[in-house]
Amino acid sequence: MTQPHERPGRGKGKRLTDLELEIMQAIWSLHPGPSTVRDVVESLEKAGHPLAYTTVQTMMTILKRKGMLTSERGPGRAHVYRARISRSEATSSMTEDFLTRLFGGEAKPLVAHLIDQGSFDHEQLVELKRLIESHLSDEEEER
Amino acid sequence: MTQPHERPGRGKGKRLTDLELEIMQAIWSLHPGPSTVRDVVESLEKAGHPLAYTTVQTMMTILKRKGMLTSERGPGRAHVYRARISRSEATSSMTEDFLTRLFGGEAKPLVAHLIDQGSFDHEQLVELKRLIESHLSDEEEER
DNA sequence: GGGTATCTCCTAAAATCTTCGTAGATCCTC
DNA sequence: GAGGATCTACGAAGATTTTAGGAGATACCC
Repeated sequence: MTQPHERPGRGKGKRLTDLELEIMQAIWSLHPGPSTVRDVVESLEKAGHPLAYTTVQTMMTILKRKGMLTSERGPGRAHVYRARISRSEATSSMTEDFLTRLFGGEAKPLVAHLIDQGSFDHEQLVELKRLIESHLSDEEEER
Repeated sequence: MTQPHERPGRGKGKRLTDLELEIMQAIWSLHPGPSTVRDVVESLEKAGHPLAYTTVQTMMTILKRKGMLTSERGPGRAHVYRARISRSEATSSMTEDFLTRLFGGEAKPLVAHLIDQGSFDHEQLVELKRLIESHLSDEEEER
């Protein structure tokens, strides 16, 4: 009895593969508006990761199938694609997935780990502290 | 001309797949000392993810090939395996990989994102702030 | 010591990921 | 409107991931 293969924690379109993510990032950066396959090909080329046109197209088809992109006919020949999920939504989703995998879903142990590992220099620690303080005082105001 | 296929950013044993990570986590938790395949099978079963003995064995062989585990003959029949990389080393490595993929390799934008997204409640923010302050004063002392 | 349980080794297979080529449609240019 | 360039659709191939079965070796129990 082999299950139809759905990895646990893989739900709802979380987790983009490396290439999927690179392509989404190209699209998110190709502000504003829709991107063609050609746009993405050129963007990836500039980013130092050249790929065949058809490779990119295949990936964008897959991303569309996965609900990450929509496509319509463009003015000319080529289809134009739009991200259906914002960069920040995707980031949240992938961050949550990462937290689940490594830190029991909790954000604090991650930050504690980062601080412990010296991922922040002095200045960054100070900035971070300021960031937190400003959020705390925002909370204050909302009451 | 197809390259031998090595994903960029995939270098030096970074990144464990889901199952590899689950098995490593079982081994790290199976403190102290070495673990047999059987140990891991049972641990996974208790963790609600039962797998055939041979499946686990295959994965452990792969993990050994990848340099994550070592094995020796145990006292009885079964080989015993040891993690060659500590949980915290692996966590660092995977965190770094994650940061590279999503946040340009910088830890601060990640934390900023988490704070923005409301991943911390009030109390956690306060604790975090305290954590940072305590690290800042540690720095102080070291001068 | 013979039987049974267990373990290792090898093999396999389905799903996914990354890569791209070919075939055929379509648009733009002269 | 013919020719070339470009685009989409389809499919395939190699690598990886996840899953497990079978063959044969080996240890343990009585």
